[in-house]
Amino acid sequence: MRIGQLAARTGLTTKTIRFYESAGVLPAPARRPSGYRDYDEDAVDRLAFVKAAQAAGLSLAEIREIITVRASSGAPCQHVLALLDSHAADLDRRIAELTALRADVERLRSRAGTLDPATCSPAAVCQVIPADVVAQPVPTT
Amino acid sequence: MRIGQLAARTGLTTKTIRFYESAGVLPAPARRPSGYRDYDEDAVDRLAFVKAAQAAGLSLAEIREIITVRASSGAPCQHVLALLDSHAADLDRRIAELTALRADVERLRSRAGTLDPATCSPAAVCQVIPADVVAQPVPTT
DNA sequence: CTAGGGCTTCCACTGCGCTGGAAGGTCAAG
DNA sequence: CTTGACCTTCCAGCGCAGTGGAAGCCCTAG
Repeated sequence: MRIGQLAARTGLTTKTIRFYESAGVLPAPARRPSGYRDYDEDAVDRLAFVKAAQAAGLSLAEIREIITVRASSGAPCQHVLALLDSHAADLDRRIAELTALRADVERLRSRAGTLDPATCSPAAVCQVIPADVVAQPVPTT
Repeated sequence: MRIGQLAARTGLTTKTIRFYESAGVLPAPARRPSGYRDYDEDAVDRLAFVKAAQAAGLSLAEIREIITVRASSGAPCQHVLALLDSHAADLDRRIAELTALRADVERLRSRAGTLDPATCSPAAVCQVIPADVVAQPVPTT
């Protein structure tokens, strides 16, 4: 099938599918004489795997690595399990960070009612946010 | 004081301080005849505010907006409170998403032990990650 | 024959908060 | 006078997962 139909069947855009090919998570398909990409059914399965792995929080780089392991040394189960463990640990850390941040924000919120706007110095901008907020900046990852 | 000393006193780099100026969260300071930036004590307070606001999860754009409100219409308390509320709601959403994702990963992990590697098809890459993973991809924001 | 929809490539851009480096000016100590 | 630390500007790039657009080819229907 051509890329448009693959896109329709997977819910991705043609742009994204070409991007996945360049990112190494989808093998380059056969080409028709016209130069059009010509996909087989495996491509649908592969894209389903990519979506599922993304939903499990894996990056395209990690997904590519899994695929490489699979291609070179058979079942990547151990590798995948290690990745999942590492991601679970990441998630625990991030959840803890965000929860702490949530508590700090709540603390600021509830403290705000006790403040007198007149005591707010210009250089400090706003005393609702004091200089001793506890939580560290949240890493985006 | 010059930018290097301000950096030393705030724990930021000179690069970051110049970047903050260009981002509109730190006013352009006076200049010496040499062209060197010459900061006063207020700059220390301002940078402390920026750090605290960042620690509270605010973006530089939001911090700049708070500063603008402060400069134009006095105390930005209401604005800041609204921002904090909105961020608290964001945090609740993100924590819920990550918690759901964490549960999904755990589910995959524990299910993995029951699988037979021999039933793993090449196109699907790895059956540890099946196509019906529930959670949606986590938005980075 | 022409219009259109689909396909190709390539390059640039998004958001965010910096960080690195190049090329050059300034200033105090030795 | 020279060295070296410090400062200036500007331009580029990171990571991530795409998205947008331009220029041009392929194919089919009317």
